[in-house]
Amino acid sequence: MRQAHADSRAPLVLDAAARLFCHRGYEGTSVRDIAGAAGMLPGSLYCHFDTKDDLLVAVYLRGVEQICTAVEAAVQPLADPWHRLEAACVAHLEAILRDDDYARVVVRVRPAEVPGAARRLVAQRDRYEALWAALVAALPLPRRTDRRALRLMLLGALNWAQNWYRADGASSPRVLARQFTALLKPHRETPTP
Amino acid sequence: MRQAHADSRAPLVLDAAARLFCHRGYEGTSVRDIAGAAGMLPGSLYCHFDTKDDLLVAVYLRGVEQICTAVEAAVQPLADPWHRLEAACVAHLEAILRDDDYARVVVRVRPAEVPGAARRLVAQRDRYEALWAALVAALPLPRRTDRRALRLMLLGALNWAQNWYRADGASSPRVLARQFTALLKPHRETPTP
Amino acid sequence: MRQAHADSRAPLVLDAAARLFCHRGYEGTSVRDIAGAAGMLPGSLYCHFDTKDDLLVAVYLRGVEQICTAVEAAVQPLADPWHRLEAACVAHLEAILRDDDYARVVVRVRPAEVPGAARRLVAQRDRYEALWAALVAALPLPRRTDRRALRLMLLGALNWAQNWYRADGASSPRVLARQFTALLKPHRETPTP
Amino acid sequence: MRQAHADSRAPLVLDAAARLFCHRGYEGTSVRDIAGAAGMLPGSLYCHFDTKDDLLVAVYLRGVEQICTAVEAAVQPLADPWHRLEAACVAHLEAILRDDDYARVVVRVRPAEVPGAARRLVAQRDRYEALWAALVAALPLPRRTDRRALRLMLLGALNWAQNWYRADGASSPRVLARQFTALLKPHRETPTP
DNA sequence: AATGAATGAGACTTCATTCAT
DNA sequence: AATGAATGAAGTCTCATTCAT
Repeated sequence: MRQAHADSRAPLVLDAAARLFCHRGYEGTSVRDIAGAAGMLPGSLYCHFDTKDDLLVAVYLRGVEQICTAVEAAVQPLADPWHRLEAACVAHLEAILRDDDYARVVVRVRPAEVPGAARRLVAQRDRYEALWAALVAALPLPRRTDRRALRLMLLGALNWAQNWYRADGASSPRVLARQFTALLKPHRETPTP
Repeated sequence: MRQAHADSRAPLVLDAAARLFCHRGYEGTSVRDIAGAAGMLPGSLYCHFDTKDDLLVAVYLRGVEQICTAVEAAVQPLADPWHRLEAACVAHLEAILRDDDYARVVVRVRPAEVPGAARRLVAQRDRYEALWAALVAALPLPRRTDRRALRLMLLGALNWAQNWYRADGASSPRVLARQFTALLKPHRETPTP
Repeated sequence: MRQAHADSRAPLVLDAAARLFCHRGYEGTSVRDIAGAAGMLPGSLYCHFDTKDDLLVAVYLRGVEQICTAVEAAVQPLADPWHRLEAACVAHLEAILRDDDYARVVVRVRPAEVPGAARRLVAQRDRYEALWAALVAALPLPRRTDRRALRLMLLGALNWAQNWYRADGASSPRVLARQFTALLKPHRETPTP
Repeated sequence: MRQAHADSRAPLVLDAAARLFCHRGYEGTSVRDIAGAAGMLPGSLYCHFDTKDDLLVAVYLRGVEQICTAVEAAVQPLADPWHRLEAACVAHLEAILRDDDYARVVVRVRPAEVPGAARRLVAQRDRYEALWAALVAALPLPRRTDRRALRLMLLGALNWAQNWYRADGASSPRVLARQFTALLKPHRETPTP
């Protein structure tokens, strides 16, 4: 017995879009490309999505969902705030550097690049950043440390890694996360002149 | 005696390209747009540049030159390594956030986005990063601190600021630079539990 | 005993098509639009009509029927040929300007615009014009008046009203009909120089 | 010596557009069709016109100009108001039925059909109607004749002729004009019952 | 009777680039 | 150095229609 319509090819389209947006960017990917990768004709895409913009929003939405889930799962079993922060960095980096085309799109595609979708993309992104604000708020830090600056610095550093990271390089996401969080800890060893 | 071609409009074209690449990105800017902004017709651009890629390379090259100059000038009068690092951050942020369309292009346009120019762009970018490697090498840091990670973290955080910085916001480039470098200093005050 | 298919949604489709053809024209209306307005999906239309052309023919057919009925009903109680003509004009104008989406389509859509249906549309239209030929034939007119010219002139003037008539304007269909027929009567008052 | 750029093919494009708009309507004519008829590729049209709408406006504008010129030239040598009206009808009919693709477009294409150009088209059309208002104003007519109704009736009848006129038919534009104006004259012979 | 997905053609328009003038 | 016209490919999207379910 066949499953009725459970074999929709919409997820296939979404996967293809995520893969291409992630590798070539939004403007560098044509609707033709996506359709081709999903094994359909360009016009057929529009059975599933009204617009190329909407397709991006759908990818982005799922990207944010997945990266949120990954970070929350990584953090949940841990109690120490610095351990939690480091675990979040590991999860974030693994998602945006290796595992997950959807998550990679979230970091790769600038909302401003897609005027028709910018508002929706930013709303998603904000949702994710709230999660980091909470992680940073829990850190024991010297008085007057600017926690917002710390969050922006760390997330910026992590996201920018997409621009230079090579899978074959020395440092894995795990190592990188440890290095970055270590650099932010207040208690570091005294330098030797 | 006048220079030959002193009235060339090539610089005009370059300025227009820098402004547009910086505001709309490479793919978001058409040759028509650039020509229009420079007061010419599209075909006329090709008197000065062979391809759109070459135009980008020229902008990028000058962008790297200008940001190098700005950073070196900011650093030169100072002796203390941390002061020098902070001054470099100020100069970098001012260039890529406010002053300089050319420098902003260097951060905004991903080399991989322009296959025909990627190699040349990366070569320029590497030239600039060497400058930062020297600044970081001079810092007094605890043994076993990974200086490459520090450099990547700091530069990533600075560059990513282009994605969230608003000129009307609370923190100026100067404040931001101080905050970021402070967060990386080993000797910070003990947190209060 | 109920009619079979008493709950058919075909009339709904026809109404939707009439409304849209009348407001946006034949080429300006898509099968999707009609289906949407009838609360179905595009494919479902084809349960009731073989092609878009056929749908137009059905609308057109009913439009001619309704306008014929309206004109005949208006004329029937009257005996005087000029009164009958004026009553016919009122009925015609009310149908094509206000009341009746079906009738409006008859005037709005040019047969030549729809090659696959042109022959059938013209046949319907001719049926209606015969009615007017009879009305004009009954008029007491000077010898050698060209009655065909009179019919073409009057019907043309009436139909063209669709292009300029606004419901909120000064002249109602009733007033307009009186004015147009008055202008055609031979016995008019002598002008004052 | 060759003429510099005097051999632009823009007029060719305009002619092709006028011919096709006139025969197939605005929506029934594709940019491809026009380009093909002008011996170019579709994209090349955009050297001369920004949009399909603009192309229509250009055709329409020239159509109104030509029909104005034709009517004014026909009327100018005559003094008697009824003779002038009849001559205007002849000129109008000849333009919209036979001679002039541009003028035919003015009658054939409904402004409302082309939202992006509607305002401009109506403005042109109004310009032409003012000319007829003047012709009608000069007629010696019975008191209380509604001159606006007369103008609308006559012009409507003339324009609608496009829907039924066949060149091979009995009545030429000249004959038709005589018949229509005669039907509107107040002094007609008494009918014989 | 209706659905939802898909088709294949074709819509308007923009693009980087070329070239005779 | 600059123009203006043209190219040819490609862009996103809409269309009427089909068909298995």
